Amino acid sequence: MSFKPRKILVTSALPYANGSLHMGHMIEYLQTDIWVRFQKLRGHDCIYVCASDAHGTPIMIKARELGIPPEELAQRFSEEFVRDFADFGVDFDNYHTTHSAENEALTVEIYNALKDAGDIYTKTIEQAYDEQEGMFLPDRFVRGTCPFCGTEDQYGDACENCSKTYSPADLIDPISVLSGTTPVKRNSEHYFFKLSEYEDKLKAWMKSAGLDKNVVAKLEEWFEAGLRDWDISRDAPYFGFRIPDTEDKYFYVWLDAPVGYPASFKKLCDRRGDLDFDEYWRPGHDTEVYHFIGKDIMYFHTLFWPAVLEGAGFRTPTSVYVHGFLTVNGQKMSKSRGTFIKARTYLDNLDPNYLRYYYAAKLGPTIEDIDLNLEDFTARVNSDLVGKLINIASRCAGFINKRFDNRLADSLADKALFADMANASGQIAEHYENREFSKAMRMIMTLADQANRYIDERKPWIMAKDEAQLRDVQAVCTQGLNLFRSLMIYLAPVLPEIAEKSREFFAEEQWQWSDASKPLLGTTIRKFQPLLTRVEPDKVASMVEQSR
RNA sequence: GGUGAUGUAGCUCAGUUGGUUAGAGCGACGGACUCAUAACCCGUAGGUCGGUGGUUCAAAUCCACCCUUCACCA
Repeated sequence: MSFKPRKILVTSALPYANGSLHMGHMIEYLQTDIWVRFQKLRGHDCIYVCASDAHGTPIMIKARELGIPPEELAQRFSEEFVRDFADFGVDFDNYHTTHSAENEALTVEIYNALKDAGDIYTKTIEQAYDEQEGMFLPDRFVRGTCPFCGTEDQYGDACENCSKTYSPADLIDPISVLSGTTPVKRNSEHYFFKLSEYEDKLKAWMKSAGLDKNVVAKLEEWFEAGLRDWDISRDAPYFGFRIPDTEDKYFYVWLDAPVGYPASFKKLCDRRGDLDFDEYWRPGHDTEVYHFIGKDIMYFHTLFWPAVLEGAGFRTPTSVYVHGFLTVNGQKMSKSRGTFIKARTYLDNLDPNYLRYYYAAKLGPTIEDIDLNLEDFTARVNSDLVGKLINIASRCAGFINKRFDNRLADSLADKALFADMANASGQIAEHYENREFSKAMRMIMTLADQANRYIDERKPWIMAKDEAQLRDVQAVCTQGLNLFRSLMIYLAPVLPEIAEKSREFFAEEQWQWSDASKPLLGTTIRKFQPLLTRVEPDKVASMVEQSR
């Protein structure tokens, strides 16, 4: 029975480089990072890539307002993202940008392949045009009165009041949000991708991808409505890649954004030299590719993207894992309530480990939203992590450190109890694999309860008063510390930093998943240092205050 | 508006194909302990499972309608 490592490539959605990361974004990066760390801990070849999404009208406009080139705006946010990710312990194998040579080359290659396959055609469409700014306006850049219910100042695509959808031309008294002038209608030639031709292939892919049932339901809904061809071009001025053989047409940002996945991987291949790009991105290999995304961008990842890959002769994703949104204290994040919390504001006040654990304790494989209840967050983290988990080490370490010269006993006091811990390995791993993090956390905490109960029953602090029972004290504390050690290995994907410190406490070189099933005996450990301090409610309050 | 989801103890959540007194963790309350970052251990209380009606011997679980919250409509 030889272990054959899986070759897995994982991505998180590319953050759009025109604003800071917030707590909602972090669900995705932490969920993905935990899953990737789990795969690595299990010994698989797992690669995690991401990039900044640098193109499109919003970035172009924002850069113009700031009086800087769009490249620079994207670059600034990219640097901010990299710092935020690093400080939250999100460990990419490569982080790139869509405004890169690799991405342009791949995007053009894909476009040409689609064109050669006859999947690209042009059509003239009518669009809102701002004469003063000299540019076509995306729907969101036109505002006016809703033609259905009469609500004023609505976006050009849908009414926030009656939620009907329409086009900017339908708005009453439309104005451009850029210049405040009335847009005119103007014709322009656009490039379309024949998505409609891919219905059968997409349905086949959907069946093979093992998607969440809610995702399948959504896809079937879209199939039922009928697939429309996709407009993949935008007119100049636009910040993006120019379409070959055109003067003033650019690829729509949503075409080159997902190409950022293989492009970032390509960059990693160039850097490392031991990876074969084609093995992961061309059909016919047993590698696995997973995209973690939020439910808002399902359309792009479960329809456009697989179809584009298929048409261009690339492999399709093994699966797409979709998560829900974040609510804070049961409601949508809100600036005025102080619950629109930026990643950096969190980091300025609180330890990232708290959030990693809290999200893990609530995440499952479905597209359901998860709630960050700040009081629950404080209570849960303090109780689970400090009160029960770390407490196991804290209450045993003193005896080993002071009474036994840091030496662990040569055998366990209760082999059966340790066997329970070891036997949980398979099920916990299965939960991680299936993204049932909340179930994994519950199992781990139940085991932590068992460990605390065991120590309570054996009462080493009483035995320690009797010289004749000192051996038992050492054995019981060795048992307790071993239970803690196994739990920390199980939690290493979620709490990598605390797992590191714990590993150093045990004076071990490295940990693998399977080490959780093998006790550490007869070795010398280090002096115990506090691994985590409690969440201070004051800090939570000041974080909220700073978010207002 | 259409479509899909969601609503279970104070809080956060589990509840497989309908089947005995609806579960967990946290919190609250009471007790015990003192090794531990006032942590840990034992115990108690707490729910007309969003509402109404229906199917059934039996419904949190199936059906209909309504209400809450949310997402998507390229």
